[in-house]
Amino acid sequence: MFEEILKHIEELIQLDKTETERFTSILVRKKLRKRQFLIQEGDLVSYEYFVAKGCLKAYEIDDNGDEHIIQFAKENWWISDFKAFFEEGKATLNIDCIEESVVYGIEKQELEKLFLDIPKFDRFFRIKLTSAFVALQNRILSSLDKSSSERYLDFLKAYPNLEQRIPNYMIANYLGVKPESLSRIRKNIARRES
Amino acid sequence: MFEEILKHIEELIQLDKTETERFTSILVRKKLRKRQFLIQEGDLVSYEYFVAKGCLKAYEIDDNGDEHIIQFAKENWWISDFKAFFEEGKATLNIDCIEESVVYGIEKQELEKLFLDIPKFDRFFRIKLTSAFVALQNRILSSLDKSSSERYLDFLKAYPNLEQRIPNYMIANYLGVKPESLSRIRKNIARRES
DNA sequence: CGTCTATTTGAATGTACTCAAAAGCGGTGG
DNA sequence: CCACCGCTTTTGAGTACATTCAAATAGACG
Repeated sequence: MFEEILKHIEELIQLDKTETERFTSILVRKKLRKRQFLIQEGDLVSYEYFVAKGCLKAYEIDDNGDEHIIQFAKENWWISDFKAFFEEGKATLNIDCIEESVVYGIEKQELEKLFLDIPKFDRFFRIKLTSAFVALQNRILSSLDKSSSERYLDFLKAYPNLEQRIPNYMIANYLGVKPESLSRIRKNIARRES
Repeated sequence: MFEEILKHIEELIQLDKTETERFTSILVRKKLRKRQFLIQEGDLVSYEYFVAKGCLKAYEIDDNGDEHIIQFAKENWWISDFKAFFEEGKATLNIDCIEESVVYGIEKQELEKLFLDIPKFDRFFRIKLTSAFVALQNRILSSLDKSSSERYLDFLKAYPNLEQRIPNYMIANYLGVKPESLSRIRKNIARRES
């Protein structure tokens, strides 16, 4: 049942049996079908989610009604509208499923209690948050100094094998280019490789 | 001596006299002149810094030798090469002073001890890290859906009054455009306003 | 098989870029 | 105090790359 998430946690901290049980007791398992919303703009966000199976995307809808994908999440990634989650406010992001997925939700109040009871989790999430922060910094840097075809190649490295599970127009959106442009970028890369 | 940083801390958590003294005892005050490095690529990074006075920039140097500014920090901002700081590794970023500045450094081991002694600080830095994470997400989103002139206006809002203290070519660099382009952007905005 | 969606291709347009040069500004030394 | 120097910003002209719009092709799914 909880193998995936426990394995993920135990890469950073060690848990004994009691702690494991305490932790899994607050997890809420959720099965989602393709295109189903996990979070929709305006929702109160009281959960953050670990992806055990499947693939989701988080995106914003701008004033023109256009979507902008800020994050993909596949197995072993965490996802939520973190701004809303941490500030206990309403979502400005939408999160929905690219594939049928299974996630474990952790409720904010339960998480706070967990931090008090088992401070190791504080450490766990601080490390996770830190590496997420650093990853975002790198993403900004790569948008400053790289061409779109380099950024596409970076994406392939950062999300290995994910390109087979996600339609190109979503990848284009994530990279901030138009599907037509990504198509030409891919054509160029293929030509160079042959 | 420590008014600025204490005021900053006490916006989020309350400290009694003992805690205040415990905290200030680990701070290392540093005066820096204009253009002086706080962190240089390759340095071991064992401090993070609070800016009490002045203004600094953090930047990466790419393979072509070009600089890319990832962050400015003025009074009440925190700055470091956070990747290197948290992983106790070597800096990939450079940080230097745009103006003569005063910063308070906190050493990593001392900070870890502080977390154990006064868990409120854990909370403080978790909140700070979270809002920094959210700010980076917003910055990525704005690079996805906004024109460079909108991003320039966003910058003016995000760093109020800072544009008077930073040369335009650095702002251009931060925004990921050329100084010539920023000049034209500013001309357009001025024309629209008149 | 037909329909709907995704991807590719083409042609014209636009925005930011490069390179080059001129103008503006600030500080220093004569 | 002014002239000069170095650095920053602006302007101009030509170029490169992604975009828009439109249409054709390819794939996925009932």
